[in-house]
Amino acid sequence: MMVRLPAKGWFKKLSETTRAEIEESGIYRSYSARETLFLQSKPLTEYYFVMEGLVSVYQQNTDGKKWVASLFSSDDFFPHVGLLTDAYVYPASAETVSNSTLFVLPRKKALIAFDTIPELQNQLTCFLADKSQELMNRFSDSIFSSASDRYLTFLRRLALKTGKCQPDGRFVIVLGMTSQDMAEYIGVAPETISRIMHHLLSAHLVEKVGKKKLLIKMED
DNA sequence: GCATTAAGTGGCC
DNA sequence: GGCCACTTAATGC
Repeated sequence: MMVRLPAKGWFKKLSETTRAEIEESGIYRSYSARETLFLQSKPLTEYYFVMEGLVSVYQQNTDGKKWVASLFSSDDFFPHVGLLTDAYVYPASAETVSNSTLFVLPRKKALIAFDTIPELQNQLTCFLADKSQELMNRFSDSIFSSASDRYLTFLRRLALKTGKCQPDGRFVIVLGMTSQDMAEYIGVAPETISRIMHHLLSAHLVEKVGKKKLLIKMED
């Protein structure tokens, strides 16, 4: 059969046979933007690998205010929190930010795969370490840095992950999300994002080169 | 073309 | 920096 699961990211070091096995355990699904994938504290039935697109995993308070715990793009896996507990409830809610293609693996099949395929275990360990580091950095940023700095840091990380370096050292990035999404991630009001953007523009740290397209300086 | 959603602004705290 | 009220721009049906 045709194996669609690419030999990259999580499946980079797997044989074609193993990839075929994993693929048979799950299913490819396409989502349009703003679809809810699961809700916090509901039974955990499936795990997701992002093949394409962007997913926001967030927590929400009773006022409806959101805090984005993490954004997941190509080659990411979620939910990664509480993987080894047997509570089997989703630790947060998730929705697609843009149109996305996800590979969906039922809980039991996913656990078996992580249990029996050493390469996946290694990937998981590295991934968890990365995410853990990321969360710690974000947390200290939220204490030590201004909203403006946090936003700039966010844009630069995005540039490193998805942007392209220009001859002049600046990066081009295409924002695959709304200002509101970014506000929820940074933890500020949407108006604040708008105002910070003006500061960054007048400080020539960022330049708009099209709709949702930015040029960004990687150092001050 | 009209309705809805997102983005941007100014004022007040 | 948040929140509110309001305007303007973009998008969807």
